[in-house]
Amino acid sequence: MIEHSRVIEEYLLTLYKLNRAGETAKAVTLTKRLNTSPPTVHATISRMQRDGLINVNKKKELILTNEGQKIAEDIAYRHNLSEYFLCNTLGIPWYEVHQHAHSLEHAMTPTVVQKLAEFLGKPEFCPHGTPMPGTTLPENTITLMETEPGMIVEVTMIGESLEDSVDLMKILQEHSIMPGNRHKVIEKTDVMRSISLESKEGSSSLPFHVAEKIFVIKVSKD
Amino acid sequence: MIEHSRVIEEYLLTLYKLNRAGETAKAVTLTKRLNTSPPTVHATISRMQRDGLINVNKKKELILTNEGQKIAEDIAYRHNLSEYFLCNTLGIPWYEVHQHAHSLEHAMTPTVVQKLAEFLGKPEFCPHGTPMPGTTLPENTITLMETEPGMIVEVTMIGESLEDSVDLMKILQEHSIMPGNRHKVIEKTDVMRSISLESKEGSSSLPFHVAEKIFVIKVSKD
DNA sequence: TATTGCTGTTAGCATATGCTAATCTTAAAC
DNA sequence: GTTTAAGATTAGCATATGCTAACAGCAATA
Repeated sequence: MIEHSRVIEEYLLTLYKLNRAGETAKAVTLTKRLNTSPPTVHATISRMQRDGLINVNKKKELILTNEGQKIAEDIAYRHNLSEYFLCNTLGIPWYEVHQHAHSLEHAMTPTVVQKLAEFLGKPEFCPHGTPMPGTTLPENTITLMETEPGMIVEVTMIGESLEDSVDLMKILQEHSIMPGNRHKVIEKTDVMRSISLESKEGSSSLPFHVAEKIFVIKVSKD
Repeated sequence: MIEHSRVIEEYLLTLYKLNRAGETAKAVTLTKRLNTSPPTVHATISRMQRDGLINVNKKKELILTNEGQKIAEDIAYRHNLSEYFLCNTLGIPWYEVHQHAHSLEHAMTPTVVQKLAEFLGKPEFCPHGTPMPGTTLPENTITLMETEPGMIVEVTMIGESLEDSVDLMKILQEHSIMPGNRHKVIEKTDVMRSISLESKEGSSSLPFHVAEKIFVIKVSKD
């Protein structure tokens, strides 16, 4: 597998994450996600096409080639593995491991990846619940937006797009909205555009745009 | 401390290592060490001067500024810490950790460095015996070239310039020429331009150009 | 002293990555 | 169907990093 620059790896990973989140990836999406100008994105995706990493269809959607997909999964794996290590072995706060993993993910040789995975016991989920490539969330996973008041749910995953905001992640941790923890859905108000939860740790209120990125499984109905 | 590119970090670390080895650093040295063309080195050291990382004296020697020195020590620390981790925690072979650390050293945030150092128990030497910045080798350290037949020596450090050759490092490991191990100096022949050693593990013969990069302390005389 | 050769420097070029400003396309809305 | 707005593209520019070829400077040596 040919070496790619940090920039290209960034683009590949972003496309991979958009795919996984079920969003269509277009140039403008990358422009926003990567905080770059349209011409820069244009030039870069041209090079990626040239290098057989993506294809662009008539609708201007960016599609990872098999090669691009393989590389992206590799990067995602290194990212998730790093997060797991930083959180569980080094004890770096849950809410900030994402940013540290962000640089490490581009600097791990295959040997390091393999040995680190063995050392960690081949984890299948990152600390925020994102499954490693090849693993999937439980079948019955839904988002908080799809829950009803009264339901008791267990968090399975914090959507990756939320990870970019350390402040938000910190609040989630403070309210123990973390994989494995249970919460009861109290109410869902369209007026406030938020969902309120209650757990042993207290109550919390999540705006819809966050709630739709929190994945849970229903544990019991009221 | 401003962020610097991987290339600049590479140059800084190389200059730092040359310094520590007591070699004068000139453009041509970097050309060889970094395998780049003279014009490229010229352009890069110009940028480094512009950015206050190095100074160039009348003899065209490259001198790290305080800023440059500080950054270089940082990188060296991250490198050595990585090697220690890869070797002692992940169990990656002693002779190849250098190459893996080479990419990690540029990707560790200050938090990761700090937490990793704590996790590892703040080691003061890398697996090849190189002291972390701020630490020094024992006062009575000499190179194998300075030993005499009959002396029993304990290896303290494998000179960093040897680390670049995985093949050579592997041979050193096979002959247990590693920090902490003892060897008896058998003979030093000018004809063969090599030194022969003997230890519990067997005997070995090292060419002068390698021997002068192996640091030891005298344990007893014959 | 003249020559040789190492070292440094300049010129000229290429690529990846970034930008702003301007323009073109296309799809949505009126 | 025409207008509008979003998105894509082009032109033009900058910087960092790389190269080869050519040349300049200086020190050692014949």
